[in-house]
Order: sequence, then C-alpha cells, then structure tokens
Amino acid sequence: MARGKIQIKRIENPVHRQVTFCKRRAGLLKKAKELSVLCDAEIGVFIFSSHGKLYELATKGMQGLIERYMKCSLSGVQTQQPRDKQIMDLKEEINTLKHEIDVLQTGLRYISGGGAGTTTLDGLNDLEKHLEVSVYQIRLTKMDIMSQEIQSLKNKEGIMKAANEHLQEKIDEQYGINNTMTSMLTDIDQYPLWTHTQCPLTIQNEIYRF
Amino acid sequence: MARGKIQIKRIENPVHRQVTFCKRRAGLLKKAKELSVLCDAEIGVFIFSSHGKLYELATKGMQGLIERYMKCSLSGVQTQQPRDKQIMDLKEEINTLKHEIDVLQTGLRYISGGGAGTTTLDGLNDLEKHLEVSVYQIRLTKMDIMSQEIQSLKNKEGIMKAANEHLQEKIDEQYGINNTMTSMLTDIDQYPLWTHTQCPLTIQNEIYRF
DNA sequence: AACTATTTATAAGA
DNA sequence: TTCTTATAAATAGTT
Repeated sequence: MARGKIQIKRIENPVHRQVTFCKRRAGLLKKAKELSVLCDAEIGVFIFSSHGKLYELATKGMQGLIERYMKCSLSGVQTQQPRDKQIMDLKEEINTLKHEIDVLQTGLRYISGGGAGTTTLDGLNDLEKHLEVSVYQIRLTKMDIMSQEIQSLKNKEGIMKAANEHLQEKIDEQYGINNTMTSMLTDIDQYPLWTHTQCPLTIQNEIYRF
Repeated sequence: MARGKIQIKRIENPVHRQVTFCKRRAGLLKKAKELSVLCDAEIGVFIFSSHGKLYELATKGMQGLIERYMKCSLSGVQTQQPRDKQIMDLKEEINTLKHEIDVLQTGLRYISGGGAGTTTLDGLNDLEKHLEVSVYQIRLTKMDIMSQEIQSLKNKEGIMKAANEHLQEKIDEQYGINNTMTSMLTDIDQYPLWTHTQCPLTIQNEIYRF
C-alpha cells in the first residue's frame, strides 16, 4: 500500500514475507484494539505465523471469549430446533453449495479450456443457464450505463444549443457591422464575407467544447 | 481518520458508533484476510458487537484454530458434546465451501473478462461476447452429444430391424409348421392362431431389448 | 449507501 | 530491525 500497489497473494520472498508479517500483524492488532475501544466490542484475534508462533489479542481474556464464541456459534438463530433437523439443514446447505461449486468449476474448465470440459448433457444445461443469466445481467448493466450516457449527452446538447444561439446572435451583430463597413468601401468584392447562414458550424464546435 | 482526527475512546453517539463499527469491522476482517494470504499465516478473529452479535473470520476453520490455540497457550479445555462438535464442523464446512465459491467466482470473472475490471461499457461488451461464445460452444457440444445419441439410437434401430427380420423368419417357419400341424387336426377352430402379420410386435420388443 | 478530504497504514529503500 | 517517505488504503464526516 505504499511505494507501489501489491497483489494480495502469498509473498514468495521469505525475508519480505517476514517483514510484511511483522508490520501488518502490528497494524491488525492495533486496528482490533481501536475497534474494541471505539465501538465497545469484545474482540479476540489469534495469529499463527507460518512458523507456528502464536500472537494474540483479546479484550476480555481469550478463554472467556472462546467460550462465548462456542455458545453463539452453536445456537445460531436461537431457534431451539431439534438438533437432528439442524444437522439435516446444514447438510442440505452443504449439498447445495457443493453443487454450485460443481457448476462453477465446470464453467471455469469450460471457458479456460475452450470447451473441453464436461461431457454430460445435464452439466452443460446447468452451465448454459448460468451463463445466460450472466449475459442477461451484463445487458442490464449496459443498459444502465447507456441511459446514463444518453442523459449526459442530452444535457450537453441543451447547453450547446444555448451556446450556439448566443454565438449566432453575436454573428448577426457582427454581420450588421460588417455590412455597414463594407458599404463604405469602394470595391466590395475585395473583402469577401461569410453570411451568417454560410458560417461553418465547426467554429462553434471548436469554441464550445464539452 | 479522515475529515478530522478522532480520539480512540468509546464513541458515545449510538448511531455514529454503529456506523463506525460496521466500517471498521469490515476493514479489520479485510486486513486479517490479507495478512493470512500475504504471509501464509493462520488467523482467527471474532468480534462481538456491543449488542452481542457475533462476526468472525477464520482461515482454516475456527474449530481447528481454537484447538490449536488451546494447545499453544497450554490451557485446559472443556471437552465439547459430540453433537455440538458435529454442528460446528458442518458450519465450518459451509464456510469453507462458501469461500471456495468466492474464489471460483472471482476466477470465472477474471477469465471471462480477460483480467480487466468490468465497470466500463467496453469491458461489459467484451464479457458479454465472451459469454455468448461460451454459450454457443456449449450448444455445439450439446448438439454433438445429441447427434451421437441419435446415431447410437439409429444403430440400435438397425440391429433391432435385423433382429426382427430374423425373428420374423423364425415365426414364418413356425407358422408353416403350425399350419402343417393344424391341418392335421380335426377341428381347426378349436386352436386359434395369430397369423404372422397379426403377431404383436411387443413380443419382439420384449425379446430384443437394448 | 456514496462521496471526499484527511488520516493512517505500509511497500520499498536505506 | 528500524527509520524514512512516497503512495495506497481506510475512514470520519457529510450528503
């Protein structure tokens, strides 16, 4: 985050990794402490370095926090369902997620492999549906962006029109003056003039650029 | 830390405190994740809001991290109910799967978009084209599979036809024999027979099943 | 939820 | 490691 942006992926250079670990660990623990103070929250953080060393922070004793964590995590939505049902539900959720992962993996393989992935009709149908939804969403977003641009262009058009009218008036004025002046000259053909209707619009565009 | 420095002490205004809690909680969890990825560390964070709601992040399942923490800090730990442990484990599996989905979705987005961020119209057009091509390829593959199936069915049909012809011949033979036999009987109406043209095809289908 | 003016965190270099 | 410093990120206050 300084002297250059970094990608969030494992730092391969061990020295660099260690330095970053030190700095960011300190930063993380500081932030955790600040959050707990500012917002009256209880926070537990533990960090195992890649060499297995433990660093921790706990606002109120790690033991108590862990116990509280256990209780909270177990009760979930506090509906005292029979635990069997709860387990069944969780397993069902796991299956759903696994299926979704399957679809995504197939999609990745398919797109990156140029089409040499799945061979089952069902899998392909799922994937096709997914991609079609994606395309649909993309089109919605595009429509959004385009209508914003249209609106913006319309606004510009309005401003431009007003500007042009103003410019036209000026030219009309100038035209009148020139006519007066040229009528005072002996040879009228020596000083050709644009009429205001012949005046190229590019002059306006060059002056009123948005 | 912006639009003015703040003191690190409890924020008394509850609305302000809640907003800050949301923002900083997100920031803390992000930092924790980054640290774990960059430095190959295992990290567990849990945050209880002042109202008692739990927010957490764990790189490798909170359960395992807590156990490891216990070992490291050499504290005794009360053994859990097996059932509770099962639920915890399932919840952790769900978290792991959700994380995997996240990764896959990111990958899919990356590959589809050719690596570019996709908030521009051009980017969206590229992505749309990419996905449309993918859908097209999927449809081609589906067509392939289907024509293979059709071919296979046609082959089966051919085999079936041959088999039927063979069967037909057998029946014809049998018919001839029966005719000979029946002609030897005194009352022909007492033993009704199918002619071979009347013989139900289901017999053949039942015999030659593929 | 967005937006920005600032503050803070931190990557790279010494 | 620790310091420095230019730059990226977070975020306090505002809309």
